[in-house]
Parts: sequence; structure tokens; C-alpha cells
Amino acid sequence: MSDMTIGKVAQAVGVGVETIRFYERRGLIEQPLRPKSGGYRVYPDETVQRVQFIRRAQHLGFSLREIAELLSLRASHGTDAIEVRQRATAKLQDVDHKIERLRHIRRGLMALLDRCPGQGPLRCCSIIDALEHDQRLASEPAERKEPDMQTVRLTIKGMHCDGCAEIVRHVLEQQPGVKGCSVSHENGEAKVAVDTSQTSGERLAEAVQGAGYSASLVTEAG
Amino acid sequence: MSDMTIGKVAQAVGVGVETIRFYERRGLIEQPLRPKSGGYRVYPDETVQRVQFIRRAQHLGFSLREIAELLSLRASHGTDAIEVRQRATAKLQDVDHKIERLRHIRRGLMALLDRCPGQGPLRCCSIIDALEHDQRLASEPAERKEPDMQTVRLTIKGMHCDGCAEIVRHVLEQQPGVKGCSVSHENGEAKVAVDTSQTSGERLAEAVQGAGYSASLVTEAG
DNA sequence: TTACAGGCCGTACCATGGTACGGTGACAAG
DNA sequence: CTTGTCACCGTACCATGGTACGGCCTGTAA
Repeated sequence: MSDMTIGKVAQAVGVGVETIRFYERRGLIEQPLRPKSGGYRVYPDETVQRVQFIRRAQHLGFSLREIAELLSLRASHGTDAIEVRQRATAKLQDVDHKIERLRHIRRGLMALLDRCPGQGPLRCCSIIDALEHDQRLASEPAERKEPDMQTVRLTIKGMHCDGCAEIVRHVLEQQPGVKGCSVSHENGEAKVAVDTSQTSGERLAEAVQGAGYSASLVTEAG
Repeated sequence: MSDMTIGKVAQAVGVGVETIRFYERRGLIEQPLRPKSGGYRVYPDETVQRVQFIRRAQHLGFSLREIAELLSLRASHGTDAIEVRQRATAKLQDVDHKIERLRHIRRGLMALLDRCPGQGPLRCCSIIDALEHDQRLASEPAERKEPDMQTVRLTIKGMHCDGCAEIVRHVLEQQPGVKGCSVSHENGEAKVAVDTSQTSGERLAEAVQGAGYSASLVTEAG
């Protein structure tokens, strides 16, 4: 199994040949033996391990530069395991920062969607509007006038499969104020968790009708 | 204030001059008036708004390509606000995917750190080892040394319906170490079965807060 | 009129992680 | 010995969001 060509190594790891050569250029893989000046690269099978190391580290979010460092840590004598641990910890923090930033973005988008009427002519679009005139999107969701969360139930006819239910769900989730919903084609109904200060059951029913199903509001009279 | 040079616009928005020109090349800013063939660009002050639009959209995670689309939606007649809303929703999902991927990475790193002695000679380093020989890092954390299972209770405010509770449950289940949980909107609380060697109650509370609810840890003193 | 700030343009460059291509050389099987 | 498959090398290219540079031109104020 030893003494593989580049193609074998690539296949063994499941990457392209070019990728191996690329790693070599980057110094992630040492120059392999080569019949004096000019023949094919001859790889020992540790190389496969090494490339797998690289790939796994990538999946953990390490960049190639960082991986090169890990590899050289591994190679150098006298390295304490704590050094490696530090890299991993740093990377964890790094990941946490990224998550935090994304969450921030998420909050901003949610705020945008929350105050969006969701339909009508564009000049009324609160999203465009918000982007045009800063409204501190990304900061706190503000204490928007009393969200009035309710669960609205809709009876829906015309859903023949789970795919239909998916479509209805999608339509509903596009609606402003909708925080979540479940649609069951078996029961022919949708339960929508919605902030009724932003829309109404009737509006939701209309939206579903707009998608080609018949929908009516369940008024639970008790 | 009208009729600004490129430098004024750049300064007003707080970006570099080159950036403005770059946006122009990308079609994000229409070619400004120019004294016939050759003079300086003369910008109306809407341009400042436009560049701010771009920047804000960027902060919300839109790429320049996507922003160009938003801008052309804005410009074209007959665009319904729902189109814009869809972009925002799609972006939200996009962000969620990214967060999900990062959380996956996070779990992998945690698993790595969990089984790491943290010191000693490198040949004992479990991290290097794990990278060398696949140990299903990213999958289940295995039954590593003493998972510390506990039940954490959180008091949650802001849940108005079962849909909210569902959302909270989902958020909690995404957290590392969470093995299961039940959320009741009626009681305004969540019970979480969690391995506290992987996270903490505070972390969980933060996660819930990240979803827009207020959460606090119940320290049951008896 | 002359100096100087600032704008103009094209192009190259940064990092990131590869992918692709074209022309040539190596190696193995038949 | 030929054919076919693979490997070799250098270089260019992809997307992303800009930044930088050099040489020249405009506009303005003293």
C-alpha cells in the first residue's frame, strides 16, 4: 500500500489531485520523494493520514494557515499538548464570535421582518424603508407596541399531501407577525403562532387562499 | 448640500473613495452626472442614502450581488413588498444555516477539548490524535469521562403561546449538551436535561435570550 | 499663473481555498 | 513500439469585498 502516486492519495482521501498539489505548494505536505529530478511524486502512506488531518481540521474551522501551524507543532520536539489545546480553545472562541455576529444579524433581520406589512406596494415596504433610513435595526428589537401572541387555527381544504402542507406553511411563515406554524394535511388545519398586533386571522386565511387553497378561521368558541 | 464630489460622499458615509468607485463598477450606484466627458463625478445627495442603504444591507448579511437585486427591486415599478420580504426571509434562513454549521463545528471542538488532557507531551495529545485518526469528532460526543447530567430549569418570559414554547424548545435543543427539554408556555418555564460539562445554565439562558425571550435560571435552593 | 488638493483611470494586489487548462513528459500494458 | 492514462508545471481563473498605486487631469484659491 506504500508508495502511492498522487492520484491514489487523492482518491484515498476523496479530494482532487490538484488539491494535493495545492497543499504541497502551501507547505502543508512535505515534498515527496521523487526519482532524481523529474519523475512522479511517490508518497508514503502517512501522506494519506496527513491529508485527512488537514481535512478534519478544516471541518473544525481551522484555516490552512492555522493547520500549517498545527502540523509544525506536531512535528517539532518539545511541544506541549497545552499549546495545541490553546489553539483549539482560541478557535472555539473564534467560532463563538462568529456565531455571535450571526445572531446579531439574525436579530436585525427579525426586527426587519417583524415590522414589515408583508404586502402592498413597495413604497410602503418597511424593509426598504428601514434600509434607507437607519432605524437602529440591529439593536434591540425595541419594545414594539405589545406583541399580542396568539395561536390562530385555520381550517384548510385542498391539501392533498405533506408537500401541500409545506407550501401552506411557507406561505404562512412569509406573513408578518408569524412566529411559527404547523400545518397538517391529515387534519386539514394549520396552527399559527402569530402576533395579532401585526396581522389578523383573516389576513392569514387570505394569504393561504392566495396560494390556491381554501382557508377559514377556526373561531374557537370555547 | 447637493452636488457633491466623490470625496464628500465617501466622507459622509464613512467609507473610502475607492469603495464608492467600486460600487459604481459593480452597478450598485448609477453613473453620476459628469460634465461632458471627463470632469469630476457630481453626485446628488440621494447617493449618500444609497450608499448607506448598501452598507446597512451589508451589515444584515446581504452580499453586494443581493443588494444589487434589492436595489433593482426598489427601482422597478410594480414590485410588491412581499418580494422584498421574501429576500429577507431567505436571508434569515441563510443566516440560520450558517449558525447551524458553526454550531456543528462548535460541538466538534468541544468534543475535542473534552477528551483532551490539556498538558503533557505531544504524543499523548488527544487533539492531534483525533485529527490524525478519525474519531467521529463531530458526531455524538460519546460517553466521555463523566457527562454531568443535570436538569436545569429556566424561567422564561415572553412566551405567549405554544408556538413560542416550540421555538424556545428548538433553540434549547440546538445547544451543545442538551439531551432533551420540555417547555411550557403556561408555566413560563423550561426544563432542560443537559450535560453541564458541555454548557451551563447561563449559556442556555443566553441562547433563549438570543431568540428574543427573557430567560433566567431557576436556582432551586430546595 | 501657479501651486496643490483632490479626482480620474486602469490595473494590480490582498486573503481564502481551491479549480482549470494547455503543453509536455512518464509509465505500464498490450 | 505504440497507445493510453496519468502526472508534471506554470499560470490563470473563480468569488468576495475591497485596497493600493502610478501617472495624469481638474478645479480652485492665492
